[in-house]
Amino acid sequence: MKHHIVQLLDAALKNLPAGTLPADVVPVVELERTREAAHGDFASNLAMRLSKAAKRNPRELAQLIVNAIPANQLLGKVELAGPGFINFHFSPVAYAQELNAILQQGSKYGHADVSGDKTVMLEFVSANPTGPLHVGHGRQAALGDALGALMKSQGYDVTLEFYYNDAGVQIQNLALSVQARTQGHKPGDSTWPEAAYNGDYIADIAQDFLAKKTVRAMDGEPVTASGDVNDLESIRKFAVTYLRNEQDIDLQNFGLKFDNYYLESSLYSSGKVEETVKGLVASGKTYELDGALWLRTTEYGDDKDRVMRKSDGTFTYFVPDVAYHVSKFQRGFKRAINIQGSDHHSTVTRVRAGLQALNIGIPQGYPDYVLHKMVKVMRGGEEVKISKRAGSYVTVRDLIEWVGRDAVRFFLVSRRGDTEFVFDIDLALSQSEENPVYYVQYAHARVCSVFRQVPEKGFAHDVQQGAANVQLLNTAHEVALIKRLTHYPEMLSSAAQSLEPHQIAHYLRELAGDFHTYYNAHQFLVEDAALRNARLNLVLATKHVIANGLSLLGVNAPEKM
RNA sequence: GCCCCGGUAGCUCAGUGGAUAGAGCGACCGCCUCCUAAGCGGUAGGUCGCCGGUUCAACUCCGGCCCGGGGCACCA
Repeated sequence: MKHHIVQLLDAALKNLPAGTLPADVVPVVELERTREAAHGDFASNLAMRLSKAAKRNPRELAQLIVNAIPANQLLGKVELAGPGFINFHFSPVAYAQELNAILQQGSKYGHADVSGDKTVMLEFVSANPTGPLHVGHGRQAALGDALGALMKSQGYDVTLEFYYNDAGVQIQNLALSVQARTQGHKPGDSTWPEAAYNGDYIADIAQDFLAKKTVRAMDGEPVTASGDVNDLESIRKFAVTYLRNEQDIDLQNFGLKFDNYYLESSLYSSGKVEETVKGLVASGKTYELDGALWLRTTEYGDDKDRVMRKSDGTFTYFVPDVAYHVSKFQRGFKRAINIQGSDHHSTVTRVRAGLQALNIGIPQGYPDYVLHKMVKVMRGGEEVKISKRAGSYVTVRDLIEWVGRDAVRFFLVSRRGDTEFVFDIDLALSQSEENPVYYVQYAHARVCSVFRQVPEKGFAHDVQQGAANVQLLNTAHEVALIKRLTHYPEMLSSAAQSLEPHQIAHYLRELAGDFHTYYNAHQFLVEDAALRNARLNLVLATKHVIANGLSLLGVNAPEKM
């Protein structure tokens, strides 16, 4: 609909009296949604932008433009207002068309098909298999899953990937921690290794290891513990598999399914790390110093060069990370988006520098990063810092147990990623009757309830799709609701483009508000069949859009509450 | 010291150049004989961190400063 008006404005500019605008002026039409109903549906600032070039005052120019706009059945009033805005009001025909589009397209309404390369790799969570998923991972899970669904709705071909850092020092620490537990040492003992993980889960793993249990992760072979406390390799494999399985369980409870799991260790075993190092050396962007191999990352905006291979012969973390991103590119993903905590911010420059230094056609700025801030969990007015389960942080499992999956997902996705997030357990839980998740879900359930009562009240139980007479939907409440519904496609498009799924949550809150207001102000199941049909069409469209939006967020749309 | 991100109502946050800055929570006052009160209506609450600049127009863009968070390893 927006596109339509832009076309009309373009046409109007061509229709202006000769000489109104200097020939060298190339006007860019800007159109935006209005905040106030009195200002119509869309407003353009065109006249104010062009007034200087046209040497006319903005209102005068606006009037000339208004006069030149071709007649169109989708347009109602077009008027100039304020300092020179041109306000566009849609006609009832336009509203009827859009309402019918919602009813006909159902769960496809608002979906689009972007042009260009549609392949996107979305990587998120990517937790080390050294402990349970914590609340920060939960934020990534909620943001990532919603962003993936959102981008899919706009026509992208999205692959969700989880990268396991299963090689390196932290895994060694995990193995040593479990070993120490199998030998009877406990956190706090003088014999307890300083770098060890302290959570209770380490004791659980140790116990199962000694019991020679078998575990398996979703995508892997079963691993049976040897039970030998001196067999560090068996302990390592068992512990990693055990924790990957725990994470799988958490993700499943979160309702999140990845398309692929990529293991850091495979980058070594497949030779990709060596290959990447060779490529970087061949590029001439490396040098040896103090027994280490360095990459000239300063040539790509870093403030100092970085070590690739330490003097002990092992690689630093970012080398396999570069190799990993090469693999993303080589697997055909022309676009990659990584969702990570802002504490990983320093790796951004390094990874991009490595990819550029390789000079193999990877675009600058690859990959995209969505960095999110930390989550603080509050309960009873105090920060919850300690989880018995994890040792030092609140886990995803804790959160879901406390407030339920829908609330966790909705809350965590409802804020922009780059704000620090305060998760108020009391708000999500004890005041659940008044929190936004239920508010939105309730709107959906209410519509369902209305439709259940159509036959109970003795009315014909059909809504004649496409037969909505929007002329009858003329109260302020109805107009506001229709307008909100027609915003949905633009909102999705904007949210996908800016990688901001929180826009969906905010939109749904507002849509639900419009609906609840309408519900309280007017009866839908009225005797007048035409009016009843019109209203039922409207609330059915509302139900579709709420269900659509919630499904993108991975939140249920209940028929009853 | 350097880099990134925040600072908007008592609290949690929307608002990436437009018209009178919004929502939820909290506070206060009303509304169930009525399609679900998990709801609705209303009141109160603001120096959009501070100072300059750009612009017809700045919470929004630019510069400087203040406060908060994160990062500045031959850790991952």
